Amino acid sequence: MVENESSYSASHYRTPDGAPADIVIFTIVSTEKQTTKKALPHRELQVLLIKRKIWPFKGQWALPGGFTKETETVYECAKRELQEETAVEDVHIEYFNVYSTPGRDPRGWIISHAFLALVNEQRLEKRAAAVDASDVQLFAVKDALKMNLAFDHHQILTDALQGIRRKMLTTTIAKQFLPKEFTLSELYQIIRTVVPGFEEPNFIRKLTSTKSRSSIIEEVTDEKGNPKQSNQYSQRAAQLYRFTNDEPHLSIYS
Amino acid sequence: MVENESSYSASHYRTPDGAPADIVIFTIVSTEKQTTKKALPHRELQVLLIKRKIWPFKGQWALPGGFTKETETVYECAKRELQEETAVEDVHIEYFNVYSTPGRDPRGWIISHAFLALVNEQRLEKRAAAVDASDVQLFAVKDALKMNLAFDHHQILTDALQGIRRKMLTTTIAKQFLPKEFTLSELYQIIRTVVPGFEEPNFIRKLTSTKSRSSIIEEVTDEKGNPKQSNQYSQRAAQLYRFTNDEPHLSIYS
DNA sequence: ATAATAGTGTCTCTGAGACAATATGAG
DNA sequence: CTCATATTGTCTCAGAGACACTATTAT
Repeated sequence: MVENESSYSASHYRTPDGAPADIVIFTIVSTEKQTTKKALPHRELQVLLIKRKIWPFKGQWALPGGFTKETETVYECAKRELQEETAVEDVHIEYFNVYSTPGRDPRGWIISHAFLALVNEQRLEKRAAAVDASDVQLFAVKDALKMNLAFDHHQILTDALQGIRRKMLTTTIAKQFLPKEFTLSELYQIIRTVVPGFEEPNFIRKLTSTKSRSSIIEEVTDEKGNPKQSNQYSQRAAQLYRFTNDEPHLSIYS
Repeated sequence: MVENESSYSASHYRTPDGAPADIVIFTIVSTEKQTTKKALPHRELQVLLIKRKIWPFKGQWALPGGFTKETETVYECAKRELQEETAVEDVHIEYFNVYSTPGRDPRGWIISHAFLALVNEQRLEKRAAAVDASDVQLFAVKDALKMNLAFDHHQILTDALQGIRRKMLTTTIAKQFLPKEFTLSELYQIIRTVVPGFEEPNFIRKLTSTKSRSSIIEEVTDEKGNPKQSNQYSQRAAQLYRFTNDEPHLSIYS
Protein backbone atom coordinates (compact mmCIF):
# COMPACT_ATOMS: atom_id res chain seq x y z
CA MET A 1 0.00 0.00 0.00
CA VAL A 2 1.44 3.32 -1.04
CA GLU A 3 0.96 6.02 1.57
CA ASN A 4 2.53 9.23 0.32
CA GLU A 5 0.53 11.59 2.42
CA SER A 6 -0.64 11.41 5.98
CA SER A 7 -3.95 13.01 5.02
CA TYR A 8 -4.94 9.87 3.11
CA SER A 9 -6.90 7.56 5.32
CA ALA A 10 -8.63 5.04 3.10
CA SER A 11 -6.34 2.31 4.37
CA HIS A 12 -7.88 2.62 7.81
CA TYR A 13 -11.00 0.94 6.49
CA ARG A 14 -11.38 -2.70 5.79
CA THR A 15 -10.25 -3.65 2.29
CA PRO A 16 -11.49 -6.47 0.04
CA ASP A 17 -9.97 -9.92 0.42
CA GLY A 18 -9.73 -10.55 -3.28
CA ALA A 19 -10.97 -9.66 -6.76
CA PRO A 20 -11.20 -12.88 -8.75
CA ALA A 21 -12.30 -13.38 -12.32
CA ASP A 22 -14.81 -16.13 -13.06
CA ILE A 23 -15.28 -17.25 -16.62
CA VAL A 24 -18.34 -18.71 -18.26
CA ILE A 25 -16.86 -20.67 -21.15
CA PHE A 26 -19.46 -21.55 -23.75
CA THR A 27 -18.99 -23.89 -26.65
CA ILE A 28 -21.29 -25.58 -29.11
CA VAL A 29 -20.70 -29.26 -29.73
CA SER A 30 -21.97 -31.00 -32.81
CA THR A 31 -22.97 -34.63 -32.85
CA GLU A 32 -23.39 -36.31 -36.21
CA LYS A 33 -26.78 -37.70 -36.93
CA GLN A 34 -26.50 -41.45 -37.13
CA THR A 35 -29.35 -41.90 -39.56
CA THR A 36 -27.65 -40.51 -42.62
CA LYS A 37 -24.10 -39.53 -43.47
CA LYS A 38 -24.82 -36.18 -45.00
CA ALA A 39 -27.08 -34.23 -42.71
CA LEU A 40 -26.85 -31.21 -40.49
CA PRO A 41 -25.53 -32.27 -37.09
CA HIS A 42 -27.36 -31.88 -33.83
CA ARG A 43 -25.90 -28.97 -31.89
CA GLU A 44 -25.92 -28.17 -28.19
CA LEU A 45 -24.74 -25.23 -26.14
CA GLN A 46 -22.42 -26.37 -23.39
CA VAL A 47 -20.54 -24.72 -20.55
CA LEU A 48 -17.26 -25.72 -18.96
CA LEU A 49 -17.26 -26.39 -15.21
CA ILE A 50 -14.61 -27.59 -12.80
CA LYS A 51 -15.06 -29.69 -9.71
CA ARG A 52 -13.74 -27.89 -6.64
CA LYS A 53 -11.02 -29.80 -4.83
CA ILE A 54 -10.81 -27.59 -1.73
CA TRP A 55 -12.95 -25.69 0.71
CA PRO A 56 -15.26 -23.90 0.22
CA PHE A 57 -17.84 -25.86 -1.77
CA LYS A 58 -15.43 -28.80 -1.97
CA GLY A 59 -16.70 -31.41 -4.40
CA GLN A 60 -19.24 -29.09 -6.06
CA TRP A 61 -19.05 -27.91 -9.62
CA ALA A 62 -18.06 -24.30 -10.23
CA LEU A 63 -17.11 -21.89 -12.96
CA PRO A 64 -13.38 -21.75 -13.64
CA GLY A 65 -11.68 -18.69 -12.23
CA GLY A 66 -8.99 -17.39 -9.97
CA PHE A 67 -7.68 -14.43 -8.10
CA THR A 68 -6.37 -11.37 -9.86
CA LYS A 69 -2.76 -10.42 -9.15
CA GLU A 70 -1.80 -6.85 -8.42
CA THR A 71 0.30 -6.73 -11.59
CA GLU A 72 -2.54 -7.48 -13.98
CA THR A 73 -5.98 -6.24 -14.92
CA VAL A 74 -9.00 -8.42 -14.23
CA TYR A 75 -9.22 -8.92 -17.99
CA GLU A 76 -5.67 -10.25 -18.12
CA CYS A 77 -6.50 -12.49 -15.19
CA ALA A 78 -9.48 -13.92 -17.05
CA LYS A 79 -7.38 -14.57 -20.14
CA ARG A 80 -4.73 -16.30 -18.05
CA GLU A 81 -7.27 -18.50 -16.27
CA LEU A 82 -8.94 -19.35 -19.55
CA GLN A 83 -5.64 -20.46 -20.97
CA GLU A 84 -4.84 -22.53 -17.90
CA GLU A 85 -8.19 -24.33 -18.07
CA THR A 86 -8.57 -24.83 -21.79
CA ALA A 87 -5.12 -24.33 -23.33
CA VAL A 88 -6.67 -22.19 -26.04
CA GLU A 89 -5.61 -18.70 -26.98
CA ASP A 90 -6.97 -15.90 -29.12
CA VAL A 91 -10.47 -16.57 -27.98
CA HIS A 92 -13.38 -14.19 -27.76
CA ILE A 93 -13.63 -13.13 -24.13
CA GLU A 94 -15.54 -10.22 -22.69
CA TYR A 95 -16.43 -8.78 -19.33
CA PHE A 96 -20.08 -8.74 -18.45
CA ASN A 97 -20.78 -8.12 -14.77
CA VAL A 98 -19.54 -7.80 -11.22
CA TYR A 99 -20.82 -9.81 -8.26
CA SER A 100 -20.33 -8.21 -4.87
CA THR A 101 -23.18 -9.24 -2.61
CA PRO A 102 -21.80 -9.38 0.94
CA GLY A 103 -21.42 -12.98 2.05
CA ARG A 104 -21.32 -14.43 -1.46
CA ASP A 105 -17.98 -16.08 -0.69
CA PRO A 106 -17.31 -17.72 2.70
CA ARG A 107 -13.62 -16.90 2.40
CA GLY A 108 -14.33 -13.25 3.05
CA TRP A 109 -15.10 -10.02 1.22
CA ILE A 110 -14.55 -11.10 -2.34
CA ILE A 111 -15.79 -9.20 -5.37
CA SER A 112 -15.95 -11.38 -8.43
CA HIS A 113 -15.66 -10.23 -12.03
CA ALA A 114 -17.53 -12.38 -14.48
CA PHE A 115 -16.41 -12.91 -18.05
CA LEU A 116 -17.86 -14.91 -20.82
CA ALA A 117 -15.81 -16.72 -23.41
CA LEU A 118 -16.96 -18.28 -26.64
CA VAL A 119 -14.80 -21.12 -27.85
CA ASN A 120 -15.06 -22.96 -31.10
CA GLU A 121 -15.51 -26.65 -30.52
CA GLN A 122 -12.56 -27.62 -32.69
CA ARG A 123 -10.21 -25.41 -30.72
CA LEU A 124 -11.39 -26.88 -27.46
CA GLU A 125 -10.60 -30.42 -28.46
CA LYS A 126 -6.94 -30.21 -27.48
CA ARG A 127 -8.05 -29.69 -23.91
CA ALA A 128 -9.65 -33.11 -23.55
CA ALA A 129 -6.28 -34.78 -23.52
CA ALA A 130 -4.53 -32.13 -21.46
CA VAL A 131 -6.48 -32.35 -18.23
CA ASP A 132 -8.12 -34.85 -15.96
CA ALA A 133 -11.54 -35.22 -17.48
CA SER A 134 -13.22 -35.99 -14.17
CA ASP A 135 -12.37 -32.56 -12.77
CA VAL A 136 -13.01 -30.41 -15.82
CA GLN A 137 -16.03 -31.16 -17.90
CA LEU A 138 -18.48 -29.73 -20.38
CA PHE A 139 -22.14 -29.76 -19.44
CA ALA A 140 -25.19 -28.92 -21.48
CA VAL A 141 -26.25 -25.49 -20.26
CA LYS A 142 -29.77 -26.70 -19.54
CA ASP A 143 -28.31 -29.40 -17.27
CA ALA A 144 -25.82 -27.07 -15.60
CA LEU A 145 -28.68 -24.77 -14.65
CA LYS A 146 -30.28 -27.62 -12.71
CA MET A 147 -27.11 -28.40 -10.76
CA ASN A 148 -26.22 -27.06 -7.35
CA LEU A 149 -23.27 -24.90 -8.33
CA ALA A 150 -20.76 -23.35 -5.93
CA PHE A 151 -20.99 -19.72 -4.77
CA ASP A 152 -23.47 -17.61 -6.75
CA HIS A 153 -22.40 -19.31 -9.95
CA HIS A 154 -25.95 -20.28 -10.84
CA GLN A 155 -26.80 -16.60 -11.00
CA ILE A 156 -23.66 -15.81 -12.99
CA LEU A 157 -24.45 -18.56 -15.47
CA THR A 158 -28.03 -17.32 -15.83
CA ASP A 159 -26.82 -13.79 -16.50
CA ALA A 160 -24.20 -15.01 -18.96
CA LEU A 161 -26.79 -17.00 -20.86
CA GLN A 162 -29.07 -14.03 -21.11
CA GLY A 163 -26.15 -11.92 -22.29
CA ILE A 164 -25.02 -14.33 -24.97
CA ARG A 165 -28.58 -14.64 -26.26
CA ARG A 166 -28.95 -10.91 -26.62
CA LYS A 167 -25.54 -10.61 -28.26
CA MET A 168 -26.19 -13.48 -30.63
CA LEU A 169 -29.03 -11.47 -32.14
CA THR A 170 -27.50 -8.00 -31.99
CA THR A 171 -23.84 -8.58 -32.83
CA THR A 172 -21.87 -10.92 -35.01
CA ILE A 173 -20.56 -13.14 -32.20
CA ALA A 174 -22.03 -16.11 -34.03
CA LYS A 175 -18.73 -16.04 -35.88
CA GLN A 176 -17.03 -17.35 -32.73
CA PHE A 177 -18.81 -20.66 -33.11
CA LEU A 178 -18.30 -21.00 -36.85
CA PRO A 179 -15.41 -21.74 -39.17
CA LYS A 180 -14.21 -18.82 -41.26
CA GLU A 181 -16.37 -19.96 -44.14
CA PHE A 182 -19.79 -21.39 -43.51
CA THR A 183 -23.15 -21.99 -45.10
CA LEU A 184 -26.20 -20.01 -44.11
CA SER A 185 -27.84 -23.14 -42.77
CA GLU A 186 -24.95 -23.55 -40.35
CA LEU A 187 -25.33 -19.95 -39.23
CA TYR A 188 -29.06 -20.45 -38.77
CA GLN A 189 -28.45 -23.58 -36.71
CA ILE A 190 -25.94 -21.84 -34.48
CA ILE A 191 -28.34 -19.00 -33.77
CA ARG A 192 -31.14 -21.41 -32.99
CA THR A 193 -28.91 -23.42 -30.69
CA VAL A 194 -28.18 -20.37 -28.56
CA VAL A 195 -31.57 -18.68 -28.87
CA PRO A 196 -34.23 -21.39 -28.73
CA GLY A 197 -37.10 -19.10 -29.66
CA PHE A 198 -35.48 -17.84 -32.84
CA GLU A 199 -37.38 -18.80 -35.96
CA GLU A 200 -37.09 -17.27 -39.38
CA PRO A 201 -38.53 -19.52 -42.06
CA ASN A 202 -37.10 -17.32 -44.80
CA PHE A 203 -33.72 -16.93 -43.10
CA ILE A 204 -31.53 -17.64 -46.12
CA ARG A 205 -33.46 -15.48 -48.51
CA LYS A 206 -33.54 -12.66 -46.02
CA LEU A 207 -29.80 -12.51 -45.54
CA THR A 208 -29.08 -12.78 -49.23
CA SER A 209 -31.72 -10.41 -50.55
CA THR A 210 -31.50 -7.55 -48.13
CA LYS A 211 -29.08 -4.88 -49.17
CA SER A 212 -28.97 -3.24 -45.77
CA ARG A 213 -28.22 -6.41 -43.88
CA SER A 214 -25.91 -8.02 -46.38
CA SER A 215 -23.12 -5.78 -45.14
CA ILE A 216 -22.40 -8.21 -42.30
CA ILE A 217 -21.79 -11.26 -44.49
CA GLU A 218 -20.43 -11.74 -47.99
CA GLU A 219 -20.16 -14.59 -50.47
CA VAL A 220 -16.86 -16.41 -50.64
CA THR A 221 -15.32 -16.77 -54.08
CA ASP A 222 -12.20 -18.60 -55.24
CA GLU A 223 -9.21 -17.00 -56.97
CA LYS A 224 -11.03 -16.84 -60.28
CA GLY A 225 -14.01 -15.11 -58.73
CA ASN A 226 -16.27 -18.12 -58.96
CA PRO A 227 -18.63 -18.75 -56.05
CA LYS A 228 -17.18 -21.19 -53.54
CA GLN A 229 -19.50 -23.89 -52.29
CA SER A 230 -19.61 -26.78 -49.88
CA ASN A 231 -21.49 -30.04 -50.02
CA GLN A 232 -20.47 -31.14 -46.55
CA TYR A 233 -24.01 -31.29 -45.27
CA SER A 234 -26.08 -31.90 -48.34
CA GLN A 235 -26.14 -33.42 -51.76
CA ARG A 236 -26.66 -30.10 -53.37
CA ALA A 237 -23.72 -27.82 -52.67
CA ALA A 238 -24.42 -24.69 -50.64
CA GLN A 239 -22.86 -21.30 -51.09
CA LEU A 240 -20.18 -20.41 -48.54
CA TYR A 241 -20.23 -17.09 -46.73
CA ARG A 242 -17.92 -15.25 -44.38
CA PHE A 243 -18.49 -12.40 -41.96
CA THR A 244 -17.25 -9.01 -43.05
CA ASN A 245 -15.52 -6.75 -40.58
CA ASP A 246 -18.66 -4.65 -40.23
CA GLU A 247 -20.45 -4.57 -36.93
CA PRO A 248 -24.08 -3.61 -37.41
CA HIS A 249 -25.53 -0.62 -35.60
CA LEU A 250 -29.10 -1.19 -34.63
CA SER A 251 -31.64 1.44 -33.71
CA ILE A 252 -35.20 1.36 -32.52
CA TYR A 253 -35.79 4.76 -34.11
CA SER A 254 -34.63 4.04 -37.63
CA MET B 1 -10.72 -12.51 6.78
CA VAL B 2 -12.46 -15.77 7.52
CA GLU B 3 -10.07 -18.70 7.63
CA ASN B 4 -12.01 -21.83 8.41
CA GLU B 5 -9.58 -24.26 6.92
CA SER B 6 -5.83 -24.34 6.95
CA SER B 7 -5.81 -25.54 3.35
CA TYR B 8 -7.08 -22.18 2.19
CA SER B 9 -4.20 -19.94 1.27
CA ALA B 10 -5.54 -17.05 -0.79
CA SER B 11 -4.94 -14.68 2.07
CA HIS B 12 -1.21 -15.17 1.76
CA TYR B 13 -1.31 -13.12 -1.40
CA ARG B 14 -1.63 -9.40 -1.60
CA THR B 15 -5.23 -8.19 -1.59
CA PRO B 16 -6.73 -5.08 -3.21
CA ASP B 17 -6.67 -1.78 -1.33
CA GLY B 18 -10.19 -0.83 -2.28
CA ALA B 19 -13.09 -1.27 -4.70
CA PRO B 20 -14.67 2.13 -5.25
CA ALA B 21 -17.62 3.03 -7.44
CA ASP B 22 -17.28 6.01 -9.76
CA ILE B 23 -20.40 7.50 -11.29
CA VAL B 24 -20.79 9.30 -14.56
CA ILE B 25 -23.87 11.44 -13.96
CA PHE B 26 -25.37 12.72 -17.19
CA THR B 27 -28.08 15.29 -17.48
CA ILE B 28 -29.50 17.36 -20.31
CA VAL B 29 -30.02 21.03 -19.60
CA SER B 30 -32.37 23.15 -21.65
CA THR B 31 -31.82 26.81 -22.23
CA GLU B 32 -34.71 28.84 -23.58
CA LYS B 33 -34.16 30.56 -26.85
CA GLN B 34 -34.25 34.31 -26.22
CA THR B 35 -35.45 35.19 -29.67
CA THR B 36 -39.00 33.93 -29.33
CA LYS B 37 -41.11 32.83 -26.44
CA LYS B 38 -42.51 29.67 -27.96
CA ALA B 39 -39.70 27.66 -29.45
CA LEU B 40 -37.89 24.44 -28.79
CA PRO B 41 -35.09 25.12 -26.32
CA HIS B 42 -31.43 24.51 -26.96
CA ARG B 43 -30.31 21.34 -25.25
CA GLU B 44 -26.89 20.18 -24.11
CA LEU B 45 -25.58 16.96 -22.59
CA GLN B 46 -23.71 17.67 -19.37
CA VAL B 47 -21.79 15.65 -16.84
CA LEU B 48 -21.34 16.26 -13.12
CA LEU B 49 -17.77 16.57 -11.82
CA ILE B 50 -16.32 17.35 -8.41
CA LYS B 51 -13.11 19.18 -7.59
CA ARG B 52 -10.80 17.02 -5.51
CA LYS B 53 -9.89 18.56 -2.19
CA ILE B 54 -7.19 16.05 -1.18
CA TRP B 55 -4.32 14.05 -2.53
CA PRO B 56 -4.13 12.46 -5.05
CA PHE B 57 -4.98 14.78 -7.95
CA LYS B 58 -5.80 17.55 -5.47
CA GLY B 59 -7.47 20.47 -7.23
CA GLN B 60 -8.32 18.50 -10.37
CA TRP B 61 -11.82 17.63 -11.49
CA ALA B 62 -12.96 14.05 -11.11
CA LEU B 63 -16.02 11.87 -11.35
CA PRO B 64 -17.93 11.56 -8.08
CA GLY B 65 -17.39 8.27 -6.32
CA GLY B 66 -16.27 6.56 -3.16
CA PHE B 67 -15.15 3.34 -1.59
CA THR B 68 -17.45 0.39 -1.22
CA LYS B 69 -18.07 -0.85 2.30
CA GLU B 70 -17.95 -4.54 3.12
CA THR B 71 -21.64 -4.47 4.03
CA GLU B 72 -22.88 -3.33 0.62
CA THR B 73 -22.67 -4.24 -3.04
CA VAL B 74 -20.86 -1.93 -5.43
CA TYR B 75 -24.28 -1.07 -6.85
CA GLU B 76 -25.51 0.03 -3.44
CA CYS B 77 -22.34 2.03 -3.02
CA ALA B 78 -22.97 3.83 -6.29
CA LYS B 79 -26.54 4.63 -5.29
CA ARG B 80 -25.35 5.96 -1.94
CA GLU B 81 -22.69 8.15 -3.53
CA LEU B 82 -25.14 9.42 -6.09
CA GLN B 83 -27.52 10.45 -3.39
CA GLU B 84 -24.77 12.16 -1.41
CA GLU B 85 -23.66 14.18 -4.43
CA THR B 86 -26.98 15.07 -5.97
CA ALA B 87 -29.63 14.49 -3.31
CA VAL B 88 -31.81 12.74 -5.88
CA GLU B 89 -33.30 9.30 -5.50
CA ASP B 90 -35.04 6.82 -7.77
CA VAL B 91 -32.74 7.61 -10.62
CA HIS B 92 -31.70 5.41 -13.52
CA ILE B 93 -28.29 4.01 -12.63
CA GLU B 94 -26.48 1.12 -14.22
CA TYR B 95 -23.13 -0.60 -14.05
CA PHE B 96 -21.08 -0.48 -17.21
CA ASN B 97 -17.43 -1.40 -16.70
CA VAL B 98 -14.52 -2.13 -14.38
CA TYR B 99 -11.18 -0.35 -14.40
CA SER B 100 -8.26 -2.27 -12.98
CA THR B 101 -5.09 -1.28 -14.79
CA PRO B 102 -2.22 -1.57 -12.30
CA GLY B 103 -1.06 1.88 -11.24
CA ARG B 104 -4.30 3.65 -12.20
CA ASP B 105 -4.59 4.98 -8.65
CA PRO B 106 -1.52 6.24 -6.75
CA ARG B 107 -3.13 5.20 -3.47
CA GLY B 108 -2.51 1.54 -4.23
CA TRP B 109 -4.18 -1.41 -5.88
CA ILE B 110 -7.63 -0.04 -6.44
CA ILE B 111 -10.19 -1.55 -8.77
CA SER B 112 -12.87 0.91 -9.75
CA HIS B 113 -16.43 0.09 -10.79
CA ALA B 114 -17.95 2.59 -13.15
CA PHE B 115 -21.65 3.40 -13.23
CA LEU B 116 -23.62 5.75 -15.32
CA ALA B 117 -26.63 7.65 -14.10
CA LEU B 118 -29.15 9.59 -16.11
CA VAL B 119 -30.82 12.39 -14.23
CA ASN B 120 -33.66 14.56 -15.36
CA GLU B 121 -32.70 18.19 -15.24
CA GLN B 122 -35.68 19.18 -13.12
CA ARG B 123 -34.80 16.65 -10.46
CA LEU B 124 -31.22 17.85 -10.33
CA GLU B 125 -32.19 21.43 -9.61
CA LYS B 126 -32.55 20.88 -5.87
CA ARG B 127 -28.87 20.08 -5.75
CA ALA B 128 -27.76 23.55 -6.84
CA ALA B 129 -28.73 25.04 -3.51
CA ALA B 130 -27.55 22.11 -1.40
CA VAL B 131 -23.84 22.10 -2.15
CA ASP B 132 -20.99 24.48 -2.69
CA ALA B 133 -21.21 25.20 -6.40
CA SER B 134 -17.49 25.74 -6.76
CA ASP B 135 -16.71 22.14 -5.82
CA VAL B 136 -19.50 20.31 -7.64
CA GLN B 137 -20.37 21.47 -11.09
CA LEU B 138 -21.98 20.46 -14.36
CA PHE B 139 -19.86 20.64 -17.49
CA ALA B 140 -20.79 20.21 -21.11
CA VAL B 141 -19.52 16.75 -22.02
CA LYS B 142 -17.59 18.10 -24.96
CA ASP B 143 -15.76 20.48 -22.58
CA ALA B 144 -15.18 17.83 -19.92
CA LEU B 145 -13.48 15.66 -22.50
CA LYS B 146 -10.93 18.39 -23.10
CA MET B 147 -10.12 18.77 -19.40
CA ASN B 148 -7.31 17.07 -17.55
CA LEU B 149 -9.38 14.82 -15.30
CA ALA B 150 -8.09 12.87 -12.29
CA PHE B 151 -7.16 9.16 -12.48
CA ASP B 152 -8.33 7.44 -15.67
CA HIS B 153 -11.58 9.36 -15.57
CA HIS B 154 -11.13 10.65 -19.09
CA GLN B 155 -11.26 7.05 -20.30
CA ILE B 156 -14.23 6.26 -18.09
CA LEU B 157 -16.11 9.29 -19.39
CA THR B 158 -15.31 8.33 -22.98
CA ASP B 159 -16.60 4.81 -22.41
CA ALA B 160 -19.72 6.09 -20.66
CA LEU B 161 -20.48 8.43 -23.53
CA GLN B 162 -20.13 5.64 -26.04
CA GLY B 163 -22.39 3.46 -23.90
CA ILE B 164 -25.11 6.05 -23.51
CA ARG B 165 -25.09 6.74 -27.25
CA ARG B 166 -25.56 3.08 -28.06
CA LYS B 167 -28.28 2.72 -25.43
CA MET B 168 -30.08 5.84 -26.57
CA LEU B 169 -30.66 4.18 -29.94
CA THR B 170 -31.27 0.61 -28.78
CA THR B 171 -33.27 1.02 -25.57
CA THR B 172 -35.85 3.44 -24.24
CA ILE B 173 -33.51 5.27 -21.85
CA ALA B 174 -34.52 8.49 -23.58
CA LYS B 175 -37.39 8.39 -21.10
CA GLN B 176 -34.93 9.25 -18.33
CA PHE B 177 -34.45 12.70 -19.81
CA LEU B 178 -38.10 13.37 -20.57
CA PRO B 179 -41.21 14.15 -18.57
CA LYS B 180 -43.78 11.36 -18.43
CA GLU B 181 -45.68 12.91 -21.31
CA PHE B 182 -43.81 14.50 -24.16
CA THR B 183 -44.12 15.48 -27.79
CA LEU B 184 -42.28 13.62 -30.51
CA SER B 185 -40.26 16.73 -31.30
CA GLU B 186 -38.95 16.68 -27.75
CA LEU B 187 -38.01 13.04 -28.06
CA TYR B 188 -36.27 13.74 -31.35
CA GLN B 189 -34.33 16.61 -29.79
CA ILE B 190 -33.22 14.50 -26.85
CA ILE B 191 -31.91 11.78 -29.13
CA ARG B 192 -30.07 14.30 -31.27
CA THR B 193 -28.55 15.90 -28.21
CA VAL B 194 -27.01 12.63 -27.10
CA VAL B 195 -26.25 11.20 -30.55
CA PRO B 196 -25.03 14.05 -32.73
CA GLY B 197 -25.06 12.05 -35.96
CA PHE B 198 -28.69 11.02 -35.63
CA GLU B 199 -30.90 12.41 -38.38
CA GLU B 200 -34.30 11.18 -39.40
CA PRO B 201 -36.18 13.77 -41.43
CA ASN B 202 -39.36 11.71 -41.24
CA PHE B 203 -38.96 10.97 -37.52
CA ILE B 204 -42.50 11.80 -36.44
CA ARG B 205 -44.17 9.99 -39.28
CA LYS B 206 -42.02 6.96 -38.72
CA LEU B 207 -42.88 6.55 -35.09
CA THR B 208 -46.56 7.12 -35.63
CA SER B 209 -47.06 5.09 -38.78
CA THR B 210 -45.04 1.97 -38.04
CA LYS B 211 -47.08 -0.73 -36.42
CA SER B 212 -44.06 -2.72 -35.32
CA ARG B 213 -42.33 0.17 -33.66
CA SER B 214 -45.34 1.88 -32.17
CA SER B 215 -45.27 -0.63 -29.33
CA ILE B 216 -42.68 1.46 -27.48
CA ILE B 217 -44.73 4.66 -27.34
CA GLU B 218 -48.44 5.39 -27.19
CA GLU B 219 -50.67 8.43 -27.49
CA VAL B 220 -51.84 10.03 -24.28
CA THR B 221 -55.54 10.64 -23.94
CA ASP B 222 -57.58 12.37 -21.24
CA GLU B 223 -60.32 10.77 -19.14
CA LYS B 224 -62.82 11.06 -21.98
CA GLY B 225 -60.50 9.36 -24.40
CA ASN B 226 -59.72 12.50 -26.34
CA PRO B 227 -56.14 13.00 -27.51
CA LYS B 228 -54.12 15.10 -25.07
CA GLN B 229 -51.98 17.78 -26.58
CA SER B 230 -49.47 20.43 -25.60
CA ASN B 231 -48.75 23.82 -27.10
CA GLN B 232 -45.77 24.52 -24.88
CA TYR B 233 -43.38 24.78 -27.76
CA SER B 234 -45.50 25.80 -30.68
CA GLN B 235 -48.58 27.60 -31.73
CA ARG B 236 -50.13 24.50 -33.10
CA ALA B 237 -50.64 22.00 -30.31
CA ALA B 238 -48.72 18.76 -30.55
CA GLN B 239 -49.90 15.30 -29.58
CA LEU B 240 -48.46 14.01 -26.30
CA TYR B 241 -46.95 10.55 -26.07
CA ARG B 242 -45.68 8.35 -23.29
CA PHE B 243 -43.41 5.33 -23.28
CA THR B 244 -45.09 1.99 -22.82
CA ASN B 245 -43.53 -0.61 -20.58
CA ASP B 246 -42.26 -2.52 -23.59
CA GLU B 247 -38.56 -2.80 -24.15
CA PRO B 248 -37.82 -3.46 -27.81
CA HIS B 249 -35.80 -6.50 -28.82
CA LEU B 250 -33.64 -5.81 -31.80
CA SER B 251 -32.04 -8.32 -34.08
CA ILE B 252 -29.69 -8.12 -37.01
CA TYR B 253 -31.21 -11.30 -38.44
CA SER B 254 -34.84 -10.31 -38.45
C1' DA C 1 -50.24 38.25 -41.95
C1' DT C 2 -46.22 36.03 -39.80
C1' DA C 3 -43.70 32.81 -37.51
C1' DA C 4 -42.81 28.39 -35.81
C1' DT C 5 -43.85 24.01 -35.11
C1' DA C 6 -47.21 19.98 -36.22
C1' DG C 7 -48.89 16.95 -39.17
C1' DT C 8 -50.75 14.96 -44.06
C1' DG C 9 -50.89 13.50 -49.18
C1' DT C 10 -48.87 11.21 -52.55
C1' DC C 11 -45.77 8.72 -55.03
C1' DT C 12 -42.16 5.27 -55.73
C1' DC C 13 -39.60 1.38 -54.62
C1' DT C 14 -37.58 -1.99 -51.64
C1' DG C 15 -38.07 -5.77 -49.22
C1' DA C 16 -40.68 -8.89 -45.86
C1' DG C 17 -43.41 -12.95 -45.71
C1' DA C 18 -45.69 -16.96 -47.37
C1' DC C 19 -45.40 -20.98 -49.85
C1' DA C 20 -44.91 -23.67 -53.82
C1' DA C 21 -41.66 -25.34 -56.98
C1' DT C 22 -37.36 -26.74 -58.69
C1' DA C 23 -32.15 -27.99 -58.31
C1' DT C 24 -28.45 -31.06 -56.94
C1' DG C 25 -26.10 -35.21 -56.60
C1' DA C 26 -24.62 -39.08 -53.28
C1' DG C 27 -26.35 -43.40 -52.09
C1' DC D 1 -35.25 -42.80 -57.74
C1' DT D 2 -35.07 -41.12 -53.21
C1' DC D 3 -33.72 -38.20 -49.79
C1' DA D 4 -32.07 -34.03 -47.58
C1' DT D 5 -30.69 -29.80 -48.12
C1' DA D 6 -30.25 -25.53 -51.23
C1' DT D 7 -32.22 -22.22 -53.90
C1' DT D 8 -35.60 -19.68 -56.90
C1' DG D 9 -40.38 -17.99 -58.56
C1' DT D 10 -44.18 -15.50 -57.68
C1' DC D 11 -47.42 -12.89 -55.42
C1' DT D 12 -49.02 -9.54 -52.02
C1' DC D 13 -48.65 -6.00 -48.94
C1' DA D 14 -46.36 -2.99 -45.48
C1' DG D 15 -43.69 0.55 -44.94
C1' DA D 16 -39.36 3.52 -45.84
C1' DG D 17 -38.10 7.73 -47.90
C1' DA D 18 -38.67 12.02 -50.35
C1' DC D 19 -40.82 16.27 -50.53
C1' DA D 20 -44.36 19.33 -51.14
C1' DC D 21 -48.33 20.78 -48.95
C1' DT D 22 -51.72 22.02 -45.33
C1' DA D 23 -52.93 23.01 -40.21
C1' DT D 24 -52.85 25.72 -36.00
C1' DT D 25 -52.73 29.73 -33.27
C1' DA D 26 -50.09 33.24 -30.31
C1' DT D 27 -48.35 37.46 -31.47
